[in-house]
Amino acid sequence: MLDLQFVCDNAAAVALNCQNRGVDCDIPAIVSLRDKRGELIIEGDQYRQEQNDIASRIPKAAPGDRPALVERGKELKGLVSANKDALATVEEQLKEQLGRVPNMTHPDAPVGVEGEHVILREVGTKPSFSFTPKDHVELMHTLDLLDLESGSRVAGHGFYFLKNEGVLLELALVQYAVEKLRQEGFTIYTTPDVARDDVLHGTGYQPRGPETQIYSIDGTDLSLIATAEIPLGGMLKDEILQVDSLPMKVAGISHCFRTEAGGHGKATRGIYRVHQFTKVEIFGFTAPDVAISDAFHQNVVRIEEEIFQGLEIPYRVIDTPSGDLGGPAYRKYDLEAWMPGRGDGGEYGEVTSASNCTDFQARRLGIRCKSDEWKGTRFVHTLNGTAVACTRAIIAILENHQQADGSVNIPNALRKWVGTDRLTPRKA
RNA sequence: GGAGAGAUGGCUGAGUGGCCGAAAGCGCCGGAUUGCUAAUCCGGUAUGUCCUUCACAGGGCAUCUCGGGUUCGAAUCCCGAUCUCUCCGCCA
Repeated sequence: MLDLQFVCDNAAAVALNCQNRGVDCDIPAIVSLRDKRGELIIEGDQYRQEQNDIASRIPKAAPGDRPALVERGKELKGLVSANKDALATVEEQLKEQLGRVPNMTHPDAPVGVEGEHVILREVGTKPSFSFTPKDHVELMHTLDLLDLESGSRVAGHGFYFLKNEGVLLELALVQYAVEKLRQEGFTIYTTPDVARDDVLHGTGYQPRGPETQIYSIDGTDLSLIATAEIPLGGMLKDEILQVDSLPMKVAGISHCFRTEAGGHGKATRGIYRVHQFTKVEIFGFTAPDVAISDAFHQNVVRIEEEIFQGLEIPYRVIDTPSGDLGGPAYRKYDLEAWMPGRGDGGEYGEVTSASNCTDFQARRLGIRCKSDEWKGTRFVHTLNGTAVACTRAIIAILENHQQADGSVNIPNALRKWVGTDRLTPRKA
């Protein structure tokens, strides 16, 4: 959520930003609702002032004067109540409108619609095969790492069982990411896999809508988390931090649940797009200064890149265009890993994303900080990024490191946890 | 799952309808004093929001977990929610 005052003071810039991001917002309506809200607040305060005045005079008033005062008090009670209702209506409308306004955008982020991204760099060498590379579905079948049929039987399409070394690979990736993040000074957590709706909203997710990506639990205000970003951001909800304690670097291991409503297509083969996966997520709270959060953002991307370099997987880094940014993001970088079995002759597939949300999430979550340098409190900046999303990392590992005989070499970085340097076929 | 207790300012903790934005202590800030990294004394010390003001500042309103209700008036009474703690049960 943006600051109301900021939106009203910079209405033209905000409207332009909405346009660049392809989001339909009525900024003039927000300004007029803000004005209406101000009038109602003043009116209500005046009624309450009189109310307080009368209440304090009654005990001291001569008995004959009391009935008139009580009468006026009753009248005021009605006025205050009506004012409160009117204000609540306006605030609800305001919240609705303001809630749709996305974060402002980094001046260097590319302006454009989905797909008009900027490729910042390509790293690593794509493997060249003397044979036709298999895709991960085929590899996982012959290596006996995956059971999609059982997944469907138990939970429906989009669910799966990992099996044998498939399990070890997932655990190894988690270990690998956790080790890396601890070296980088992150405090690691396992998080709840569910969160309250207000935490979802605070982090910018929309539970219970018709097009929601979120599974919610009927009869409760809980939803399954789509990413550990949600509980990690929520863990400091309504807290006031000392600015010296920032940046706060945390990371979480969680399951992620996504309905993927309307997500059927060719990209859904195998475990590329699934309803549940395991992910290690990076999260940071920084001082409210764009230079500081920008630097942290670069650092998150650096860590993500080092993780994929360690897995010996070629990738490219994408600067996401304005039209493709989620509401809370000020800027977002994606890592796309090379997946030789994807599409026709290989394609890049998204494996991580790293977003700087500036104070957009913090404002709604009420996460503030204070300092001797300024009066009052300010909203911190929050950032999040994927360390490892297991299913997609597994795809990239298997497809890039496959051999002519159908075996797959395990990247050196994972061997100590997988317990072998090579996976060999079990099935035809 | 059952039974009980609780939630007050940076912290501890008083307060059972108007004199309470809230005692006291601690902490913190300023000052006084004292020849020993201490003690004592005096004063100050919440936040949000709106309005006035160039500004200094002043004023209104709100806030005793949150949301409703009763009342002319609620930290205080009633209802609901959330969270915390204790005991019992159950359980990986």
